[in-house]
Amino acid sequence: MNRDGRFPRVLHVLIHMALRDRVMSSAEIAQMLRTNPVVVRRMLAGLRDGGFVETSKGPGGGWRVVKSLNAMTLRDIFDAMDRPGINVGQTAKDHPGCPVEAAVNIALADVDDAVTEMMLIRYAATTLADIAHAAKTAS
Amino acid sequence: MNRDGRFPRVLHVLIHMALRDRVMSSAEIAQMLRTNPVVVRRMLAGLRDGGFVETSKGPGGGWRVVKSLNAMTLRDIFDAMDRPGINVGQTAKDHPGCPVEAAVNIALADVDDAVTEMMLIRYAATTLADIAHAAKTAS
DNA sequence: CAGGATGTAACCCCATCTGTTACGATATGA
DNA sequence: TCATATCGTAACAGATGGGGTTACATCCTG
Repeated sequence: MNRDGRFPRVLHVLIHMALRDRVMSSAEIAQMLRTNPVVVRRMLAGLRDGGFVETSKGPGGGWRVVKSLNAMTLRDIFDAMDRPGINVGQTAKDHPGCPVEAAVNIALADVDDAVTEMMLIRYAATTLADIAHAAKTAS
Repeated sequence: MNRDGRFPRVLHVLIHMALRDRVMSSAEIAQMLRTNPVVVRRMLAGLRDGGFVETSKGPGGGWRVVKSLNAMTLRDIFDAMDRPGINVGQTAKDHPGCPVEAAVNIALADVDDAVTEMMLIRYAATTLADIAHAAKTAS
């Protein structure tokens, strides 16, 4: 299904960038993701706005992670990316005013809210350092 | 966002059909959803295969609900529709073998699994009768 | 000032959902 | 028998969104 693959790709590349701890160009990062530099700039734009990475132009420029892996949770990144691919808010609007339609929408929204909250809590409980550690011990 | 509006629409129309308790043609149902009869047949095909509704051809034919609202949970309908719009399994496949990518995928899959399980439990705990009752008391 | 890098717009390709038309299959009833 | 109503389904167009590519302006380094 995989409607949106940005979130895992950003996490993956962000950990590598932090571990190397040096400026990396979009072209370098694009090679790691097997894609195009423009795709990288688009994916990371939100992280720059959120203060997780910084960019510099000109020769020797590129992207650098400015927070430690301990200081970045999945929730932080998720929010900085405008919650990619989140799948809530399916509501019917065929008959505004129909009480049955409204009750369906409320019932589904209740579940969506609970599920989204749980997801965010679990995202907030996981740092990129946790994932980096899991990767190191697994290899 | 609203990637898939089928689930609420099917629930909405299913409750109305059960309350009327008579055969309704695709054209009639389409009017309720402000759409096309073919869209209705597509949306309800899974429910027929799942045994929640039956169809009959020819004049006077159409769709009829064959289970009581008490006997249909959101989970039943969700499964019969092949889980429309479910948003799990976002995994990166840029570097198979990269332990960081694998750790990211595992961490996200853990959350997805927990969240999906919670959603299904809550769907299973809600019957269409619950929603119909909520609609009646609200109006 | 030349070259390398980001920022971003403008496309294309692809998948999915929605809506529409068309047509075959089938059941009803005169 | 046969016209008609209805489902079942294929085929296609439109809208939306992610992903990829090209092009170009902007900016910084040396």
